Amino acid sequence: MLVVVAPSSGGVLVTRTDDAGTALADPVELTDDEYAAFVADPAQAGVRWVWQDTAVSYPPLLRAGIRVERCHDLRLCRAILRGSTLTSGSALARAPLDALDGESPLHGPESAQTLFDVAPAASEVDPLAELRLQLDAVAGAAEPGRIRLLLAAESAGALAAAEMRHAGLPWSAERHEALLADLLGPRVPAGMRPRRLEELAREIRSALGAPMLNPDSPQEVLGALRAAGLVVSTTRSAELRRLEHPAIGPLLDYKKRARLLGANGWAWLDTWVVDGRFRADFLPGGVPSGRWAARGGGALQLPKQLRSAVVADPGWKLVVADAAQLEPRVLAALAGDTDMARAGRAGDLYEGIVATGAVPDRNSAKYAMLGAIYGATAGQGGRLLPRLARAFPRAIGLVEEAARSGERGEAVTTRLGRSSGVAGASWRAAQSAASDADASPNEERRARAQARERGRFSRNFVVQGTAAEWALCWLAELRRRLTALEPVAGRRPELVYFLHDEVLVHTPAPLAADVATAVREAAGAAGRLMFGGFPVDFPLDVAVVDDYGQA
DNA sequence: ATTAACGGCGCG
DNA sequence: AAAGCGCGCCGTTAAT
Repeated sequence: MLVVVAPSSGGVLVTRTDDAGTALADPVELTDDEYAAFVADPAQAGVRWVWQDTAVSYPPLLRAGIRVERCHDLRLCRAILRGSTLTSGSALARAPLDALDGESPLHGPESAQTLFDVAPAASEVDPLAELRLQLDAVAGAAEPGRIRLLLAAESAGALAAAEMRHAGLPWSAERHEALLADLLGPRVPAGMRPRRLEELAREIRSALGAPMLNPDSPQEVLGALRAAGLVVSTTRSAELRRLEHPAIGPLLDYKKRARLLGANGWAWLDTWVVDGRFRADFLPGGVPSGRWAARGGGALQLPKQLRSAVVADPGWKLVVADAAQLEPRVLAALAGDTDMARAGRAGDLYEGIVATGAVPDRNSAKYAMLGAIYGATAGQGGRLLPRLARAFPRAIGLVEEAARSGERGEAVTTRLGRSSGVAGASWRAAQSAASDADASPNEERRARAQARERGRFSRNFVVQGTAAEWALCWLAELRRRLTALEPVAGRRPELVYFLHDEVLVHTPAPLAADVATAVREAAGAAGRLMFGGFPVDFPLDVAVVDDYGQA
């Protein structure tokens, strides 16, 4: 059962449809209050709510204490269907751009939103007509089950993203401040250098004989290092570490601490942590590969240094789970490479590869695998790639084939049907200009480099994108299982964080063991949804802890 | 004075 | 340690 929800002048217009999007009754206009009661009605269990944008429509329901099981996010699903090679013949793929294309309107603080705040211009969209276009596109696809699963998983992800923002990541400002005081010194006003940084700056200046040096300026630092007789091309820490000079130690120390101050210092704490919660916007489908993006506070780049500030409430626990070697396992399954899948059976996939005799040690296995997925040509990864290709021709053949497609300017497609898009006009123009008889060597070299770059992108896209699909299925399955757990004193476990192949659940302590079980079961279910009976394992590392730093 | 690009670094 | 992919955000610097 589908219920299509659309904003109207007086409230909300709801229309029941069958699974093909055919209306079963006339639309009904409800006031905001009637709508809330309608959605919350237990009789609606199992309904899939169809709306333009989960990020707009769901938060008001959450604030009213209402959760929904399933939805169909028209904006996210259109983006997938428009680009997918599996639905390229559909009417939807050819439809003109409108208000439903592009990013969701950015949402500000929760309090700034009214109950049925709808994006300007988005009201021009007829959601029922759009739903039918989308369902037609799915029905016309080869193996429609795959893309249907992708749309369901993407939409479930949108629900989870809104719920995560609503719950917030439990954050101890006290612990964070203690860490800052320890590493930087007492708090200082914005724009000033804390004591520890000031001391290090003095050391650097004196070691380089540059009394006015601003250590935050790469330009000035580079100049001062060169003036001191060092041969350097950048001020990247990795390059500085190879140098021998009294200024290098304090400079590296300064950069590390300055980074903490700039990215996650007192200003960050003041801006992003409110009432013991860090709330960011998570954007499902924010990356072309289907990975999530995030806005606000660098939510997907929380430094490990700071994770001990993520603390469960009293009487609660954090269940932290991450999928081990997700991308290589996904590649094995995607390619139907039973040998590689078998290498991951016993546990650590890289050790399993060593056991086949293909490479000498775990590090070699790891870097060769990552090299295959990223397209390394040099370094350890590049050197060992041929041995990996001999041992696992199907897996390596799949990424090589994706790279060749990308180099020809074609789109590549993930397991469930997300596509990378064909090359743009300027890329094509550069390629064809370079193949002209009178092309300059420079043009040819540049075009070849661009083609290889596109090859690496495409090679990575199929693996990263399929891994993102596995993670979405995992998240969706976990969300369902968490809802099914019996609450403790009316409180339920909450998904509070998701990081590509890792989830955090904040749970009443008595449910922690059940949550850990649910996380593992969800991983197994995700593997079966994505790859059917193909014998590939997706083992997790799961920890039940009081703070994220303990995981 | 404001905006855009760059260098750098955090995460997977 | 970096290499090869994907991101967001900071302070500085160049451009407008």
